[in-house]
Amino acid sequence: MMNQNPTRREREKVRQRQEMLAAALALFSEKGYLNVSMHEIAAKSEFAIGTLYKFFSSKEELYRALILEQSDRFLATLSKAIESPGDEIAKLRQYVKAKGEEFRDNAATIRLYFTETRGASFNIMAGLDQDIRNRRETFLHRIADIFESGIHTGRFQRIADPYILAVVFDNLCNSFLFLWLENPDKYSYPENPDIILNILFKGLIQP
Amino acid sequence: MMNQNPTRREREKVRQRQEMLAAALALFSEKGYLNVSMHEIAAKSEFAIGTLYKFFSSKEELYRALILEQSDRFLATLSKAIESPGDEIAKLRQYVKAKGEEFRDNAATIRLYFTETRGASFNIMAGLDQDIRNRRETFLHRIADIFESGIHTGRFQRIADPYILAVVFDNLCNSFLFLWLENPDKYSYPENPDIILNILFKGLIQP
Amino acid sequence: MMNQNPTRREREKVRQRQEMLAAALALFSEKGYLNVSMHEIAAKSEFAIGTLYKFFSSKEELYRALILEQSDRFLATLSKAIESPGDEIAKLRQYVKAKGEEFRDNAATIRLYFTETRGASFNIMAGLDQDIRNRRETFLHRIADIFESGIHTGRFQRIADPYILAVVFDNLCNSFLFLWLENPDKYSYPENPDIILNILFKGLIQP
Amino acid sequence: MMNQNPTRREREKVRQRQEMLAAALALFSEKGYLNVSMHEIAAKSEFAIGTLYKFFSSKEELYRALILEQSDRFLATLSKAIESPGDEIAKLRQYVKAKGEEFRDNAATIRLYFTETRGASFNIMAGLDQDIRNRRETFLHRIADIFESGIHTGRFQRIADPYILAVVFDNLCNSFLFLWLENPDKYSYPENPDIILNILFKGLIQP
DNA sequence: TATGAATGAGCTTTCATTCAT
DNA sequence: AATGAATGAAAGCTCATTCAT
Repeated sequence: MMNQNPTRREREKVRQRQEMLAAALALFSEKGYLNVSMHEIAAKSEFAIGTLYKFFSSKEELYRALILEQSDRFLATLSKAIESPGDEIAKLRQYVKAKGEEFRDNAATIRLYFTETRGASFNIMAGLDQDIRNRRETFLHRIADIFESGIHTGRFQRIADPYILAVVFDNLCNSFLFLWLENPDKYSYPENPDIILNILFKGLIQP
Repeated sequence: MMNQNPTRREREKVRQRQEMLAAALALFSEKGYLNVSMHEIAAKSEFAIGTLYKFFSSKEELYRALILEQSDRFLATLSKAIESPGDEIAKLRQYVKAKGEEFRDNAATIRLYFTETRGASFNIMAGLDQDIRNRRETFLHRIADIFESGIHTGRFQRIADPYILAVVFDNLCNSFLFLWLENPDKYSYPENPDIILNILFKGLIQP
Repeated sequence: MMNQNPTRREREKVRQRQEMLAAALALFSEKGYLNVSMHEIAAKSEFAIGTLYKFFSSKEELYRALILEQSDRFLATLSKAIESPGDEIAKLRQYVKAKGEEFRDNAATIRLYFTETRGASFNIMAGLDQDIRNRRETFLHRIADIFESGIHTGRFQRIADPYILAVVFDNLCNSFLFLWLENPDKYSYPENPDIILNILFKGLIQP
Repeated sequence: MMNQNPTRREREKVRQRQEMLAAALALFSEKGYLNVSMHEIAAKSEFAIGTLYKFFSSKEELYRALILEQSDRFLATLSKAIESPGDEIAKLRQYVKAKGEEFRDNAATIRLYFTETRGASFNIMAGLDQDIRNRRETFLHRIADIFESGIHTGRFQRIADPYILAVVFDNLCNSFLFLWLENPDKYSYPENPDIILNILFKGLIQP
């Protein structure tokens, strides 16, 4: 009874914070960082502007928090996928599937995330892009490890450096996912990971 | 005499316009659309602000003109590459090479271009992204034709739909080019197109 | 029992009020009225902001109460000094001494007080300056009475109207005290009242 | 003709600047620095807010410029007075007269000036008060030189250190001037400098 | 025709004050 | 009775755009 009271407050705070971030996410992904005003975010999340500033001391901090939290969530989900049991191919298949689901379920977030990883918003905010690129690179090395291991076990050929394979593989996924994002009716990617894996696994030229 | 005068005027106008666009390009790619003011562009190009507005009726129009012209130039260069003589593989090799040279020589432009194609600054400007994506799609179909032709002549296997192969191939190039842009010392892409082609041509898994 | 409880409450209230005023005094004299927030005062005095508003219905009222109480205390101290036994010269000497001690012991308060009497923050708050000037004027008349009396008893010459003498005398003290406040190492005013009195007593020009 | 055009522009600029400063002076002296908004100053001087910012890059800079220019003008006027021909007494008389005229003609400016010299606005603006105090001190030393000289020539007695005499003398003037400022009907100071000089010259106590 | 001084809408942020708990 | 979360008016400042010269 006595320690549930603070907990309720806490939970309430977390909920409010999430509502603010959700409103910010919707607006930023729709209009871009500099075209969104703090007043808009306050209005959309139905808080007073002062309340918004109680949670985030500046617009920049709000954006940073949003990007970092989403990117962590995104990478955590993908990490879990490549830790799934099975051989290297199974892991890659799981990864493709998980990434597809992320794109399908969090398109706005994903757009924002790519804004930051693709030098796109360059220089909007000192350091943020580096932070996120570093996280991405760390993550890419984990995929590289899968290729490394696959090469060791003889499952894969060493057609390129494992890190490069990881980058290529990841961007291969992105190619399909953007195709699908832009034309969801025509491309049904997220349902069939093997379309992607095949391209990587089979050579275009008969050996 | 009477119709050479307007011609000289015309040429002068074109030159001025290009100086303005060049200044804008430098500033936009350095600082991003919203962090650049019309006054800065006027100052950098050494025209009065009023003169700038004589050429471009708004900041948005200036940006649109810049992006569209650069993207046209970029795609024209790549188009020329795939029209080079030779078989399908030679065309692809030329394409990889030309794209690499573009990245090397026009990094700023390229960044700006990808800002627009990668949904990065998405919706900074209504319609612009669609315009550019349409052009890109038209262009991708020309690459798809190469794969189609390669499949017909038996040089390539039909491991996927030709348009998808085109998208994958193009993004594969981008992967390498961004690797190189971010880390020019470590990755020496533009010099050796075959590294990229090999990945597409050889399968990761021994058949 | 029943009327001691409210009394204790009363005393508690007075103590709280004084803590609030003390915190406010420290902050106002350090940073100026408009650079101090009610939250700061609440935090420094360790009360909730709501509690602060229970005691003072607005920031303005809090400031007014502070200034008025401090000015009353200040003038009460000086009044006591000029009521000390002795002739007019002794009274003036006591006054100089008491004022010096006030400056030494309550520099922050004094600064704030002079902010109000010296038109300094003029009109930050309608009416407050008049209130305080009135009190000061009343007090100056009490000093004027000393000069009046001194002239009557033949101790002083009527070199000017007694009220004017009072004003001059008081400002003379202030001159020294500010010299000392700004440069405590060089000027040791509060210790020797006669330096000041001499200037008033001896003419600059040999008669 | 060709070099009058820029001159007219220049003159126009100076006039605008002065109108802005005049509006700011009126508002600052009426309401205090922090109670005046840049919009108010713009409105009162009948310029757009952007135009105001073209002349003064921040509110602080505007205030600083105002105070510094006024204080320079004020001290320059007083300097000229003490450079007038005549013996030390004549110089002091000129000083008293000049200061009285300044108070009469520029009461608002004077109030603002004293805000800064009397620690009143303390800490509103880092450095500004020091700047002005330094100028005042430099100036006081020039008055001290007059007393020094008067003592040397035997006109004055050494009843105190010349710098202290200067401070006392200056504050003596201020006493009268503030009396007059607050009660112009009763006190007719600026017309008769000798009332002030007499107090300093004649001792209160018959020698 | 080219200029750049002038404009003012709109941005981020602060803080006195209220009121449900 | 005491609390402090929530409010929103209002501040300083920027910059796309206009228009008299």
